[in-house]
Amino acid sequence: MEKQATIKDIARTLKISTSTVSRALRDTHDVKQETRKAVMELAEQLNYQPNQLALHLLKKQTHTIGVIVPNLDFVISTMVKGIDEVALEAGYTVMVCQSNESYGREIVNTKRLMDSLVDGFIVSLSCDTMLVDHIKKIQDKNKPMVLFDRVTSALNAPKVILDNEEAGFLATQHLIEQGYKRIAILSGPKKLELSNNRMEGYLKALKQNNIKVDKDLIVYCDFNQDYAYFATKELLAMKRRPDAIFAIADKMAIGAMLAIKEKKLNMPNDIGLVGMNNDPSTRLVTPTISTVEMPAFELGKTAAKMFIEMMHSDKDMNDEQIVLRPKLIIRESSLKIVGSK
Amino acid sequence: MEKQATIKDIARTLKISTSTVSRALRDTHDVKQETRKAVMELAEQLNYQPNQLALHLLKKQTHTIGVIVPNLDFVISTMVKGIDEVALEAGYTVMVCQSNESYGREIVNTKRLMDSLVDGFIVSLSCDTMLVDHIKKIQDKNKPMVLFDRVTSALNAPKVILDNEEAGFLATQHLIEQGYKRIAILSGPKKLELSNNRMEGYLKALKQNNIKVDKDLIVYCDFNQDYAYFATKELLAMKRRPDAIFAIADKMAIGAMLAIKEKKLNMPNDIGLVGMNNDPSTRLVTPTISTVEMPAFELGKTAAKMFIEMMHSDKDMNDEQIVLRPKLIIRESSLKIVGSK
DNA sequence: AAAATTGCCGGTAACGATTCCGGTAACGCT
DNA sequence: AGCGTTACCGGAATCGTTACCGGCAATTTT
Repeated sequence: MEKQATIKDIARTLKISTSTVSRALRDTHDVKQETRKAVMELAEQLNYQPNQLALHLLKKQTHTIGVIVPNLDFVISTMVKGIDEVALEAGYTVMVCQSNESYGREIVNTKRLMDSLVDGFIVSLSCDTMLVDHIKKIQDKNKPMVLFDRVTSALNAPKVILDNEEAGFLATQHLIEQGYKRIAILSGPKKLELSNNRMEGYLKALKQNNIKVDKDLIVYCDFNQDYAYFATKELLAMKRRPDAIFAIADKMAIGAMLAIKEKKLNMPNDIGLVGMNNDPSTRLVTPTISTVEMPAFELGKTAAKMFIEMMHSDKDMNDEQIVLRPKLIIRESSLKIVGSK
Repeated sequence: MEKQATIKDIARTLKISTSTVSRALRDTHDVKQETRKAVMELAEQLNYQPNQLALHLLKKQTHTIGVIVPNLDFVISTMVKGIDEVALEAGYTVMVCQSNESYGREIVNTKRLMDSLVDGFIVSLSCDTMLVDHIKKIQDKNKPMVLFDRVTSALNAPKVILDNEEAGFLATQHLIEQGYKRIAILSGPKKLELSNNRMEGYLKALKQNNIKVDKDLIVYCDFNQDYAYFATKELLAMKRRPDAIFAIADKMAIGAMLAIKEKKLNMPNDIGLVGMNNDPSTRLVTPTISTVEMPAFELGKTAAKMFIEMMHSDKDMNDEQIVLRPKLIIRESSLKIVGSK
């Protein structure tokens, strides 16, 4: 309707200076009770709201956090919820930008947000990201930044991640305990450290159980259902096909499941399957799919807390790294020996 | 590393005024080629980026759209992607805030964004929202706003929605054609117009086929899986239980499915089921669930386009309403008569 | 009674950029 | 020579707010 009232309007009608109004509105010091009251009342009446834009310029901060995520699937949007919660509490607003797993898009988004719009970043890398110069630019401009979930050792920054090696180990060890011998892994893009780490866990479990690694059982695959479906079809067409599959993300496990069903193979008897992330759909499908839970909400909260701490302290936190623990969830797709844990 | 260079820095080192620098940087008019070149080169060298904060204050706009959504499930995040795409194209950045289906949270988010942070809003209401005063405040401040998906007639604003009555009609008509007689509806909260509209479609289909409405078959239910699960259990425990269920959202259809499976009833023979939204999980479960597709991405894009138009034009668009058409997707859960369309 | 303290307030600069207005110098024309 | 035009540039205001400094009057201290 009408224009937003400013501090000047109050000053003018009350015939006092803007500085006094400003002080009355917050200081409480150096202002007569009477004046203060008058100012407060008029402010109320005019529905005065301080102009944040002016404050941003003055204080050189916006109390806004830029959150860059590869997409907004169930797990990531849960993380974002965690970030949101902590940020709101601390008085920050969150800007979420999806890079759609695209390197170029990630760069554009970063640039957009960087130009004085946000105070800092909380970032999870896209699959597609190979160079991290655009992220380094953030650090060059001295803006605090925390990496979470999909991180890279190419960047010296505080990180919040899952113990991915442990996750890979848990899943594989479980399959071994269930008596599976030829365990394939549907891994993610090699660029993604997270997928390499999960694979290391896989390899570690094999080694601990004296199982020889078969390179043919290691498949690198895009982080999506369709790709995993086709990759699994190929795996199942092998002469000596695997008798279990560990997919490093539930999306891929779903793709694998579809391929397995198409081949009329029975889970868990003919073939075992374990995914990762505890996506809700893994509980819904038949058979239900075993998975490794990642504490997504907690991870988001932790990342945001770290960011806030970084904002408020001056010490160098680039070496800090918080590692959360995964949890194995056993369901029908891999539970061959009933009664075993 | 070092401070961001400003226009003053350029002016000082070149010993010219800031106004000249400013003009050199964009006007191209009224500035000597030589000076202009020097400015450009120095700007490049110092990696000068205009301070957006200052511009925002001056121009009184931020080129930012506040998007308020109840949550970020699959459908909504698809809509957000659509918004994002159009907004980015038009030079706008998007701030997404989840209200978590909470009225209070919605108010807080709106307030946060309103205080000069965003140029306008694209809003989908939370389930919980009954009063819309906080939204009216947006309009009072003359900020453009577009409602989408979950709208309310209590607000006079441009709207982009699905034809929900048609959706309800399509689903119900399909069940009738498949021979189901006692068709129950799992509807949403009464506050939500969208759920009422879907119900109207349901009623219309019954009427057109001369089926008497049985009030016991109409269940109002929260927009989530658990609630639907319990509601369905009650429905199935009735003396004359329904032989089909139309759930007005796939989340609820999943809940219904779980209850049906628990009772060892067979879909589609013992009971039919149709959901709505075409959530990916409806394709994954056994049996696959029929659903009504909503063009979520398109809907998001349309809302954003409308917003941009509203920003750029002065005419009153509050009466505009764009209605997108739903599409029935028939799957196993309701396909009794094979070969029928 | 003079000095110091306190309470209260206003003026001004600053944040970084744009824009309007006015001014100066050079040049051309009559 | 005088005037008008053009090309180029600088000053100042502006956006809304806060912070610093200084000033004045009233009150207290010495």
